[in-house]
Amino acid sequence: MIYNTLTRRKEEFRPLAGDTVRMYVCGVTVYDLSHAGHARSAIVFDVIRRYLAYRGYQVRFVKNFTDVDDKIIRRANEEGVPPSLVSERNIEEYHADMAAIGVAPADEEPKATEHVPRMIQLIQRLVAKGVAYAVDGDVFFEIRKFPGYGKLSGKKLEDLVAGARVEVDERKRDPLDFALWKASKPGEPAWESPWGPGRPGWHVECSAMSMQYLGETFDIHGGGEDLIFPHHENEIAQSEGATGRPFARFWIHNGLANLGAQKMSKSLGNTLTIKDLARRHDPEALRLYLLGTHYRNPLDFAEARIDEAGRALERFRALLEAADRLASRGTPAPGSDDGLLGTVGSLRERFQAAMDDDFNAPQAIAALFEMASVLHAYRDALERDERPVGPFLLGVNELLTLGHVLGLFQKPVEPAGPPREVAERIEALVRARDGARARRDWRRADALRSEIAALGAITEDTPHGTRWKWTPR
RNA sequence: GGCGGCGUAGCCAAGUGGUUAAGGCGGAGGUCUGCAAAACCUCUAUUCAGCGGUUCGAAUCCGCUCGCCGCCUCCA
Repeated sequence: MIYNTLTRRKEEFRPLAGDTVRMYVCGVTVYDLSHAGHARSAIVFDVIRRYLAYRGYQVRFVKNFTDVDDKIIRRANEEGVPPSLVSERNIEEYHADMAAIGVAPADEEPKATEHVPRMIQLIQRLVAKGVAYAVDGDVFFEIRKFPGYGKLSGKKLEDLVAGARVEVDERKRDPLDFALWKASKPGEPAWESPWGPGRPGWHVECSAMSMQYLGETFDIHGGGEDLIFPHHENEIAQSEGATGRPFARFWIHNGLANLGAQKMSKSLGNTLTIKDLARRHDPEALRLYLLGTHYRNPLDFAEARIDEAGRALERFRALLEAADRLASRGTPAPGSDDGLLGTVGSLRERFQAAMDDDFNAPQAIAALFEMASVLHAYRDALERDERPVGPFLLGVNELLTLGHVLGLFQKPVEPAGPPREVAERIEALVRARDGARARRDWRRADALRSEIAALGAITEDTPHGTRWKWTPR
């Protein structure tokens, strides 16, 4: 079941063609660095894509870059560089940001500037059908000619006109008509067209590129809920106006991350860029935090919550590390698992049921936490040699698999360690402390523990020896 | 003004007509430990902004009130 903005209901999801899911998500306009809200959207659709793949679908995923628009041009003028430099730089930054937060690249990441001929074709089709008109080198879409206008956003034309605060271009036949093609002013990027030199309007790029890569009708179109109107509404009008066929079947919109609680920064906009977040926090903690709120709900972004999520992550990581260590100690061996795998199996079903119900990641994560609990309990018994190791390894593997579906546990379990010399010193101190402990010289042992702590590590004594963890301040 | 959403424990956050209201963080107690750490166990909302109503039964449906937010303009 997926909530479809178009129908305002959860609907059973079936792809149009067999096992292939074709999905398009509106990417970013690359005039600046991406921020927390972009991260949320990217992670939400990354998880949707991963889950569909986990469910056995072949997902064809397209995410665009808007690399020509007013803001890019303005930024370029401010910096005194060509617009392409601004957009290329920010596309690189975007790729780096996505890699940093574990978002996999889309199968196709088309740029608007590389698809202008397609857009011109689409506009020509609309003009030929009589639903678009050219004035002085601009081309507008005539919304009154598209009966379904407003069906996605639930807006009535009369209300829109009444409340319109847009400055009205009197060349438009209706104030709501929107630009498909803009005649370019001197110094702006321009492409030749039947209407003279110009550049595409914002909305038309997504229609042209989505249909080029996915066909005239495809399964899922996504984006932030701020895009519902007018962007997505206009995409529907253009696409269906041209093809006469349904455009996207399911519309998925993520709730916005507002920084309301976070007072807007001193000078310019708030500085919660992905770059800053990735530098200050564990990216997986960020992901766990963001997925802890259902994707359609608004999220009040708070950095302290990311650190909380980081503490919760430790419980998973301890398990993965334990499995790594224990893997060498035995293979799946017969013996009672005390119901472990049965419990793990039913938790996996809960995970799936949650994700099947409109990608309820918070509930899916709850199942994962419970899975971690039973695995840890089993591990406790195992460390006392009361249980075979096989079931534990299988259970952790299940946890790992489901975590991957949410894009968690992507990094190697090896956490960043201290520099070699420090590690060697710590090792030496740990050995010395073990010696002291063997002599039951507690005072000496505690003194050594303090020294180890001063170097930035915490000791953990177990039945199988002392371990230490690097916990840099 | 129009359209839409939200208000659940100290904090974050699921649940949207019917067994004990998920889960996380924090907190309290316990087990383990030389002491710790980590982990595990138990506890931490007789109650879901407030007031009415519908119903055998409501956090979940309806109405009103209070508070907060989004979109209607570029925006993930």
